[in-house]
Amino acid sequence: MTDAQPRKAGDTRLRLLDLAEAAVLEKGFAATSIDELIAGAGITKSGFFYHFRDKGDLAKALLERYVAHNQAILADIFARADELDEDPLHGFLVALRLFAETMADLPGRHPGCLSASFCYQDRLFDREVRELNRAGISCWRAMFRARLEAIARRYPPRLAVDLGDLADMASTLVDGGIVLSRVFDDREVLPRQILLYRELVRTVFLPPAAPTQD
Amino acid sequence: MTDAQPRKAGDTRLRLLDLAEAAVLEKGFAATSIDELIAGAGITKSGFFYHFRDKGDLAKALLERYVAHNQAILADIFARADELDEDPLHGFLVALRLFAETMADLPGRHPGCLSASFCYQDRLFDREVRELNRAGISCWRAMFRARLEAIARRYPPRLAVDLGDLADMASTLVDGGIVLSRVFDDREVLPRQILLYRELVRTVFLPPAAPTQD
DNA sequence: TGTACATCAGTGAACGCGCGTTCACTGATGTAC
DNA sequence: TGTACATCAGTGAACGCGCGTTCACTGATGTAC
Repeated sequence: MTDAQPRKAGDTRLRLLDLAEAAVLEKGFAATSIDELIAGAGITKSGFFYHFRDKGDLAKALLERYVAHNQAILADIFARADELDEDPLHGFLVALRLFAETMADLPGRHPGCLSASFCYQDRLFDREVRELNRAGISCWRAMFRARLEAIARRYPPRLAVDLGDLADMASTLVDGGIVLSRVFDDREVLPRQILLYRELVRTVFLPPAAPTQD
Repeated sequence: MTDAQPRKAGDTRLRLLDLAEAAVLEKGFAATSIDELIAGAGITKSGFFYHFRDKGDLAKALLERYVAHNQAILADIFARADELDEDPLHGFLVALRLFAETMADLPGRHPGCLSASFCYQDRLFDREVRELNRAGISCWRAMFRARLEAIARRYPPRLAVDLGDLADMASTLVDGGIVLSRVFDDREVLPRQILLYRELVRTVFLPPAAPTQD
């Protein structure tokens, strides 16, 4: 078959998670069968149940990994931006540009956001999974909010906007932008929305830009 | 049972659609069984297949109704706003306020957006349904864009933002705002995002507000 | 260095239930003449 | 006004397939002594 290279330990479980994530984002969790995952991973059904207690356990593992990964991505972007510019506002603006570029560089259509997918199927999952999803988005919200508050301490806001709402707007634009990117099959939509958000943030904290573009 | 009142013609089909829409938004399309719908509607399985050719036909009917309904809601809000203020910018700002109020007045948690739900399960549907979803969101985009362009003709934009992106942002905020509203079980999130969008639109077209609030 | 045991990463066969779909049929209402 | 036929809105029974799950078992690798 496809396996010229030897299997490494932990490899199969990872492969199952990768296959499941892609399938869930295309068809939803209920329509993703264990059979198709094991076919893709090249093991038998019992092998699947060695790795996961039941299908709900797969859901939990999927979301745990996704949330952790997303947090790492955002933290990494903020860290890289902080290196480039230590001023909180300009660092944030750099981060948003990096973020937009990251989103623009995805191959093909956007894979989707597992949190949004789970949100629209949450009656399938137990309280633990729903709590995990909430906590994951809360974390994003908190990271943006902390940045915005640090900015506001140095640059008094010129518009009367609530910083919590402005922080939520980042998550909101990402989740909504992914939906539009997918529905229109146009990967430009999401990065453009992020850059528009960047424009909004700039306007909130900075006087109207000088005529020089960027 | 629950039926003291007599059945009207077309009643059963409507009931099936209502039950299906609610179930799909809670669990996804694949996990919504025909059995649960007919149990709710009080008919037998064959009765279901009298109304719908197959399950895919239900999906199409569901989305057709949803898209038409959503278009009507938006058109109605714009029409009401136009009555209150014929200036394009102020009419638009009034419309956004009306929209935020409509979203704030929903009972319980937000029911969800069928377009977003379908977008995350689109491999379950045929091309026709996916096209319909695309067309539905395109329509929203076009309605917002037309308004923004009418505004720009009278109020030259003070910020260099693309009006297409600004139009998309409305759809984006709604879809993303619904996700956050649902995940946090906080119906405030979506209306607050809409009002923040309103603030952004105002800033794009109007000089900084006088100190008087609103 | 050899042996005993434990753990890891699975196999293979069977399970029963729920699912979407089909088919022949029906009783009430509407329409043509 | 009566009769024949058509349409509407379903019923009831059966179908087979795919699904998630269980259970006893296995061969390879790791660890204790």
